[in-house]
Order: sequence, then structure tokens, then C-alpha cells
Amino acid sequence: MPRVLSESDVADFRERLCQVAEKLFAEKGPDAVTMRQLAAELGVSPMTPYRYFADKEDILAAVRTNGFNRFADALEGAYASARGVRAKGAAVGEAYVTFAFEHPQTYKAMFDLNQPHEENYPDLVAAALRARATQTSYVKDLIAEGILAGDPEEIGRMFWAAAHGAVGLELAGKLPAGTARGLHRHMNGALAKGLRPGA
Amino acid sequence: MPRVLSESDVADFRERLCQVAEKLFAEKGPDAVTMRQLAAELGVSPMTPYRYFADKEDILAAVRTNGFNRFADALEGAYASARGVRAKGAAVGEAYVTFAFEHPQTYKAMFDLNQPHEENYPDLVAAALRARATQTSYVKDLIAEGILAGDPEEIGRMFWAAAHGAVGLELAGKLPAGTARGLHRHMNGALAKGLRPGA
DNA sequence: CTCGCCTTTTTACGTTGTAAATTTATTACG
DNA sequence: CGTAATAAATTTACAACGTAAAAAGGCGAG
Repeated sequence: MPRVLSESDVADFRERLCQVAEKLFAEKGPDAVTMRQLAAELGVSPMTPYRYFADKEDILAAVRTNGFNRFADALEGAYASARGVRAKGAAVGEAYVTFAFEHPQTYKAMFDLNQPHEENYPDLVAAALRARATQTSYVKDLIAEGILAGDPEEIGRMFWAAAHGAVGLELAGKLPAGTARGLHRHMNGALAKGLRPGA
Repeated sequence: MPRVLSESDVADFRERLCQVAEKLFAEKGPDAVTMRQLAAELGVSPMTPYRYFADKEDILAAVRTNGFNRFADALEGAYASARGVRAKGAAVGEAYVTFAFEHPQTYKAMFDLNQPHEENYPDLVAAALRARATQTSYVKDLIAEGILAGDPEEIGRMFWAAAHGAVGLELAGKLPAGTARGLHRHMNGALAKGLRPGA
């Protein structure tokens, strides 16, 4: 028991707890993420996490922040590794859907959960913005190339809403399993056609 | 206190409890819907509801069923009162968004909540199917008129996902407040263009 | 009237998030 | 080198949750 907690001690503990929380979240669902369960997995008493997080809400915010950052990593990776504007757009879209189905609980935590005071978690806001940046940047490319026409912000939101809608419906069990990806591709195709300069 | 409970007594109590649950849901959010709170509002003891519902899950299923039925009412009303295929399509879309923002908690309960054993609630399934029927029927009209081309099931899902995506993002606070409706209209326009027979 | 049954309430248990008090371990100082 | 101060961790405790089990209350049949 170190007398005083160095900054990295705190950061370490926070990170370890986040990993455990994400694992529990993914494996047993949100109801399994309890203070006592987290503490047990870490081998500490149930009150120890309160030295490192304000409350459970704070833990959730940290998990969501991590989620957004990993999501942003995936989108940025897809954007960077594809060649050509169209390919970049397609790759980012695919990466979006892939991430959502590889980490469905994280995705839900990120997008379904309307955390009441998100503005109190600046890291969370920053991570969410980072994830969105890639999505809007490929839209700008497409407009610059004359493939799409319109306001990049709004068109970006259209593709986002299309992806989120398809993913959300499948995650909620409203679509036949496995159909969201194809649906998303077809929506992107139709949207792209409908947003062509001449249309 | 009637000695034996007639079928309508049971139905009455179930309905009254549902109303209270929906009110609590809408006014104080999902966390305020507790057995004790429901009982208090009804003026009965916390265990009384268990005579009329298997458990809390069962209550939630009933609330969602009501939600889907009122949602279906709204969509069917819009479909019936508009003149012309295009107008019907637009009216149903508007009604979708309107319902979602008039009853955001109900909407979330209906579509975000992945209730584990939905198949055990046949009324719920029926109500959900009824709500979807209107959405697919106007798409069939549009295809029959030669305004759209493609598989009606899939095109129906596209418009659904577009609406759900726009609504879901705004309900989750991811879009500037009040922008989902316009976004949805523009998505519908772009999708319709992209799905025209010649495209 | 009384017995038995159906409805309702009371009581109780295990679990949750977390506040408050207590214990433990380390460091600074006489 | 003890010893007091202090930060970290644990223990204990509480209110609220869903609900099982036991107790109580009220009506119809004999």
C-alpha cells in the first residue's frame, strides 16, 4: 500500500478497472457491471474504486470514452489504408459496421446511452468528436471530387444516420440477423446516387 | 374487494397499471418505474401487481405492446388520411418522426430495449408487426406506381433504418436538437432519387 | 355461523450504489 | 528509532430495488 498515489498509479488503476468493466460489459451484459463485481475481479474491496472514480457514472463515462477512441482508431485505420476517395468512403462505412458488430455492447453504450451530463466529461466529448471527424472528412473528399453535391455536414449526418439506423435495428433484433451490413451497403449506394451532382 | 377476479377486472387493473407505468416512464425516465412507485401511484401494496403480471419484465412487455399499437395507430392514420402515393409515403414518414419525439421514452422502450425473450409475448410481436405493416405497404404502392424500383422488403427497411437512425441519433443527443426531422426528409428525398427505376 | 379459498398485505432476503466510520500502512519528524 | 500524522483501503451500514414466503383479510358455499 503506497502511502501516496502517484499520477501513474491512478492512471494505471483506472485503466485496469476500465478493462475489467469492458470485459464484463461485453461478456455478461450491462447488468453484470456492478461495483462489487468490478472490485472482485480486481481483487480489491468494493469501495476501493471510489478512490479513482467519482461514482459509477464516472466509470461508465470512462468506458464510453475508451470505446469512442477505439472506434475512432478503426475508422481512421480504414480511411488511411484505402486508396481513392470512393474506396475510402466504402472502407470507413464497412469499418463502422464491423466495429458495431464486433463490440455490440460497447456500441450500445456509446450511442444508445444518453448520459445526462456528458459535458462534464471533456475526454468523452473529445473522443466522440474524433470518431465523427473521419466520417465527415471522407464526405468532404467525395464532394471535392464532384461525386456528391451538398452540405458536407448534412451529408455526413445522412451516412451516419443510415449506418446507425441499420446497425441499431439489427442490434435490437428488429432485422433478420446478419442483414444490417448488406442493408447498409445498399443504403449507401442509393444515397450516393440520390446525392450525385446532377440528381 | 371482489372475492373472485373477473376477466375484465384483471384487464382493467393491467390497463391502469400500464397507464401509470407509461406516465412514470415519460415523466421521470425508466429508472423511476419501480414496483413500489407503480404500486404507490395505484394506491395498492407493492406486491399486488404480481397478481396481474408475472414480473417486471412482463409489465415492460405490456407497456411496449401498448407503445407499438399506438405507434401503429399513428402510422395507419397518416397513411389513410393522405391522398396519393407520394403523399402517403411522406405522411407516414412524418408521423414516424412525430411519434418518436412526442413519446421519446416510449420510442426508446420499443426500439432500443432488446428484451431477451420477446417471443414469449405474442401480443408484443403482433403489435410490432402491425406497426411495420404500414411502412412496407406504402413502399409497395410506390413500387407499383413505378416511382421506386427494387425489393419492397429491402426498400422498406432502408426507409425504416433512415428514420430510426435520424431519430435515434437525436434522441441520444448526437445531433443538434431539432435537426432529425429535416435530416430525415432529406434522407428520404435522396433515397427516393437513388432508388428510381432508371437510376 | 363457519369453513375454505382467493386476494391483498406484511414481512423478509439478497443485491445494488455509496456514505460514514474504522483499520492499515507509510512517511515525516522529534 | 520510535511515534504521531496522514493517505489508502476496508469494513460496516443504509436506503431502495425485485420478489419469495408467510400472514391477514374478506367473500361464497355448506
